Amino acid sequence: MSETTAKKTTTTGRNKPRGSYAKSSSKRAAIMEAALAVFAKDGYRGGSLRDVAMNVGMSEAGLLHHFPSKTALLAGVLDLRDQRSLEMVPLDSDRAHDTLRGLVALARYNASVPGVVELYCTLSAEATSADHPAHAYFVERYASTIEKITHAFALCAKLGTLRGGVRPDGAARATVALMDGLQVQWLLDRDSVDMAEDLESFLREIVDLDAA
Amino acid sequence: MSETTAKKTTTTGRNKPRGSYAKSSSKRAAIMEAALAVFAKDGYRGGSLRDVAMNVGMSEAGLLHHFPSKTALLAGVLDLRDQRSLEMVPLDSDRAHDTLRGLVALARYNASVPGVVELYCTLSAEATSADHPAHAYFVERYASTIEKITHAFALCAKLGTLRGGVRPDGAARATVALMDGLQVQWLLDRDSVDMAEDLESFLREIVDLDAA
DNA sequence: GTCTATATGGCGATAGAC
DNA sequence: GTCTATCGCCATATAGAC
Repeated sequence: MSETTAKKTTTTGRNKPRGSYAKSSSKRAAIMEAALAVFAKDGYRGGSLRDVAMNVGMSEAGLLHHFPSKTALLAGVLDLRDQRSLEMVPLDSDRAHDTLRGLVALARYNASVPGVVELYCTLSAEATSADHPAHAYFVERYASTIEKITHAFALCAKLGTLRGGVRPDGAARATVALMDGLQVQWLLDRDSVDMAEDLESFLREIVDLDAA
Repeated sequence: MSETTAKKTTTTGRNKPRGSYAKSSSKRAAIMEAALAVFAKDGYRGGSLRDVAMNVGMSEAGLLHHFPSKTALLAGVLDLRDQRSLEMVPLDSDRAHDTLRGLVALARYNASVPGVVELYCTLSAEATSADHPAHAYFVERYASTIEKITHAFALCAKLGTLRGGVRPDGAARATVALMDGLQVQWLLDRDSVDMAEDLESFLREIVDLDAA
């Protein structure tokens, strides 16, 4: 999925000796930003390269110089979004309560970037089709996310902060499902839904969030 | 499930004389069935009338004789699905526990009709865009569904079967969100998710399902 | 690196014969 | 009621000039 072969091109991108990738990285970023907005609004299948190109002030052919195909552009956008959200939630932390609180923080942050929420909402739905370009990406992503949150709940159980009778894996699936479902409701009517609040209420029903 | 029995349908108000309409109703049903499958797989924007026509064994022009536009076809499909699911869940019952148990039954039933689940999942996501033909439909549908489930939880509170500290409206939003989110996970990996079981576990955490 | 021009094909919808 | 034929538009992608 990733096209960044070099390890340290993300921030500076100046020290890349060969290849013209570093020089164009700012354009690439601008394109991905525009693509995110377009795919968020119309979905991947519904969104057009024409729209993306217009939003970033280029021709379609110019755009396709940076990303050889629409699918490659989608991969870039998903990578971009992953980089950012992984910075927000310490999914691999061994401090389980930090992980869960991170999810609430993510929900709160998401309410400030509706475009990203729309992108994931629309894309995860249309990618349920087995022949969608991002199908494998989402299958893998959900499996790994749920696995990590299951681990967090299991740690809570060890600490004695998980409510009795609650199974870690079921709780993890429910947590992710709740976040996803609340996003749809929030997108449809932003005034009557507070994603972070509803998520926190749910978590507090099954775990002592303030402990540890 | 012929439509000749209905005198006045809400969205498609056809007042045609009985003769020709009754004869074509079976074709209409076949078209909607095929459209449901196509829209479920590729979404409304991604799915094509060409595909629908081919699936039902007609030309595009022949199809457009029954539904004058793609949007009209979408409305027909949504009507069809609503008719069926309203028969499953007694949303307006004053026996709150029947309503909640009905939701679990619906989740169980949904696992047997993946096409319908895909349709709603994909469609509700892409309809979050304000200019989508089904946007108003989904806004209204979510509001009314959540209102009714809120009512059910409020009844539980009166009966004393709702867990202390749980707010009916938050519980209703969470219930609907959970059902939606579980559908995405189930579509992505059907073997590792049991929608009905996870929903029931959630409900049992906040309400005494077996009472009354 | 970006452009114009174009190839190639799918889309929704219409017109009119039968 | 269903068809063939066609229109006009938009899509992704390529070729080659600058």
